[in-house]
Amino acid sequence: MADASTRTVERALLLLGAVCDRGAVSLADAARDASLSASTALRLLRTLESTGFVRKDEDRYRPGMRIVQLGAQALSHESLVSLAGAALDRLVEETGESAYLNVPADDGHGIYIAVREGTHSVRHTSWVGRRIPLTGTAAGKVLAGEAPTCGYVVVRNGIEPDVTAVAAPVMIGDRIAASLSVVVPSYRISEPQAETLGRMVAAEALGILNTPPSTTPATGPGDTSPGHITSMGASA
Amino acid sequence: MADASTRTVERALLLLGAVCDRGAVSLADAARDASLSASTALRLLRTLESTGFVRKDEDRYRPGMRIVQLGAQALSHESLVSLAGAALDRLVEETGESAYLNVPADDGHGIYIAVREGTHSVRHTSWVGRRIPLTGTAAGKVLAGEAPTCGYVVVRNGIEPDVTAVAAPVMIGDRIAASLSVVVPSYRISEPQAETLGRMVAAEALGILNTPPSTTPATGPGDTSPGHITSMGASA
DNA sequence: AAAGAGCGTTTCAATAAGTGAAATGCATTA
DNA sequence: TAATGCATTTCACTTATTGAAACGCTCTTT
Repeated sequence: MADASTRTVERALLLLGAVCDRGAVSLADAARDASLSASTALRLLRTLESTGFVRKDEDRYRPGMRIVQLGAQALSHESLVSLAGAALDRLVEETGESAYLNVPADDGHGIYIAVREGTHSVRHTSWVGRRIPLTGTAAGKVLAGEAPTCGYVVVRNGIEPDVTAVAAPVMIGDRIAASLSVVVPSYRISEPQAETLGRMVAAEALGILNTPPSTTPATGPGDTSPGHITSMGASA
Repeated sequence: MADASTRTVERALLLLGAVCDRGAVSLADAARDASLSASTALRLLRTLESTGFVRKDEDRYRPGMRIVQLGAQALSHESLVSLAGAALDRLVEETGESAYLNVPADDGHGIYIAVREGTHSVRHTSWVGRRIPLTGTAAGKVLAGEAPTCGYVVVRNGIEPDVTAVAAPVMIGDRIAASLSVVVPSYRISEPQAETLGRMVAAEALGILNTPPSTTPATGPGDTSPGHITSMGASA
């Protein structure tokens, strides 16, 4: 059982991914992306089109309604947590600090839905289910849509004294789905370092919903995702 | 060109739909849903699994991360408008009143992103892009997460005098994506009628992200979706 | 305990079904 | 005008999909 995979289906799903990644793509581009002949790509895209997974819009293929529907059904806090897991792990590994994922709650607050404790003996600690206000916290500001164009928020010694929180939004379409953040004891991080960390968190937040979990499924486990974030020297 | 469709891919997508619709499904159930033999369903589901579109969780197949990612990328106001189009049309057709779709804006307000004018000569009117406050309006209350368990909100003579607004949330996973509403001149609708309308709007709002656009693609145009909403007698 | 039912899984021969090169017509560009 | 690139169609080749059958397994029933 070397591979129990159906090539045709794999190719069709590859095309579907190409269409969604690019947003709008011509047949030729899609075929190139998936390394398929034009005729094969055409046939498969037509299948995807007839099932509503893509739609054709003036010689360009775009994501269809079906993919939105299925994605919407599958989207949940649980799936967000799963998707963010790798990013959280990477943040902890590269900074040694605690990393968190927050979503808006019903009552104008935010709640922690995923936690990764840092590795430093002195570290920030929180727990899943904890509520945070939308003002005075980095994650809260992000959830409130107050993230500036740089893509991240830094709050030094806000509601929680002595800690610096760095948060970035996880966007889903044009809506804020969650806030990814790293919280550091303030004495351990300078302002420039906080900016570097901000860029790192923002990049990870972006990647959560944009980078496929594994581009090449054949490549077994143990492969880190490409495009590694430059490690920040988190020294005292 | 009777059908330029790839059967294998169609079947795989059918299975994907079955998994997402049911949330968690056994191989045998998925095979039954898609009218496939167990061995074929197994092979296709494994392909979907290896590409991340479904995941296997203790003998049950569940939606995978890939579908969430692609759906998230494809989700936009534009796609919401497309998806809600049929529901809006149906509401207008069955009630004669104006129907709207609202989403939260950045500034704690809501905005109209889709409009269908009613057919009565005396009707409520609004326009795409118009802002509404989150308090004092039915759509606003829905967007603020204040919809009661019955699934809809009725506001009689709120911010806008002389009109009755009925709104229901369009849920995406566990989050409110939009508000679907019908606005009626108050003199034309009694309170019991408003409740009936509320159930109708709630049902349509639910269906926006849960009913496939067309279950059988082969069935040409001109077919109304099954499960018709009982028409309400919107007489004076 | 034994028999039965249902499930997930594997195997395998039959052939249905997908494949890609080549050709076509149509734009756009040089 | 010639050339390039694209979307599309056709078609012979054969690859890759298919489903029945068989197996081991776990429950449930008798």
